[in-house]
Amino acid sequence: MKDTDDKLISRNMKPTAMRELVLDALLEQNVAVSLSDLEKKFDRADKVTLYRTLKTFEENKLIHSIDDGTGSVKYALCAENCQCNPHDLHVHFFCTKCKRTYCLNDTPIPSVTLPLNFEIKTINMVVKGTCANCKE
Amino acid sequence: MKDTDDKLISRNMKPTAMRELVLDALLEQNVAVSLSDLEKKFDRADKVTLYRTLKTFEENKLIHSIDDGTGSVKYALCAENCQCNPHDLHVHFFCTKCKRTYCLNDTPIPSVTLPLNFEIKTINMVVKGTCANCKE
DNA sequence: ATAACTTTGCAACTCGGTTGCATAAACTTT
DNA sequence: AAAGTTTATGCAACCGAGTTGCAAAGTTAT
Ligand SMILES: [Mn+2]
Ligand SMILES: [Mn+2]
Ligand SMILES: [Zn+2]
Ligand SMILES: [Zn+2]
Repeated sequence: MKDTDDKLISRNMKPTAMRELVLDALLEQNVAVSLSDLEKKFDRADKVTLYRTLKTFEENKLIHSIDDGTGSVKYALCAENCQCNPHDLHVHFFCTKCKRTYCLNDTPIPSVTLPLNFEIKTINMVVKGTCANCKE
Repeated sequence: MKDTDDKLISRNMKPTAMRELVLDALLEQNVAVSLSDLEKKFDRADKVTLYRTLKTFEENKLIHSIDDGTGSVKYALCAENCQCNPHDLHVHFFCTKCKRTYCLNDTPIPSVTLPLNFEIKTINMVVKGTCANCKE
């Protein structure tokens, strides 16, 4: 029984072939991936199946989605025991050179004081610039 | 000579009828508006013209665009002497009840420490929750 | 083996944004 | 004022990301 199977089962998903492939792809990346990235990687797989795989992963908190402002949503693995609560939130970084989107897992989102009677539920914070790989 | 004309001229745009209408619409709002908001408001106007009007406004730094994660870009007036530099950046707030997007002009984006060799160029920070109007 | 449920594949569609191109309007030059 | 040049507008058509419906294939339970 594969390692990925355990991960899927522990998050209450059946370990189908497609799901293993996608999870493997996510595991071997250190950056977030989009649906179209996956389409390119698995050119035999159907877009909708990949789409629904990602949705299923997200619903079951195996991955979280990132809106980095590029127009295509990115996905990245959640930490082992992540429940996608506010305190699990972290900053994301989009490199304008290599177009890669990083989870800055060790960079929690700084707190912000809002105007009176505004109540915060969640925050999306995306820093843009150049990543370490692209430095000069 | 209208007030809006001055604004347009001072930002190097010719004060056409269309531009005056759109600028008026932006001035009378205290929340950010999307292209489709404008389409609804001016149902006789062409979508592309509105689109290009917003683009022109943005290029000339009369307005700035906001990606609030809803899938449709919002626009709001810049402050009088705004040059859209990093220090002009502020937090935006999206109310999940009324779906309105606010400029929190008095809430600068808090600074964030990045991993080694990551260089920041700009930041997008969108807080989601309920606004003062929607408070219980 | 049959029935019930889940996953996958294909087609088709929505929606926001964008481009090309022709017309109309506004300035410039003679 | 007429002709030429630039700029703005309107319409059609397109694009990519995301999404839905539905039928076929695969799985699990009875
Ligand atoms: Mn992340
Ligand atoms: Mn703003
Ligand atoms: Zn990079
Ligand atoms: Zn509200």
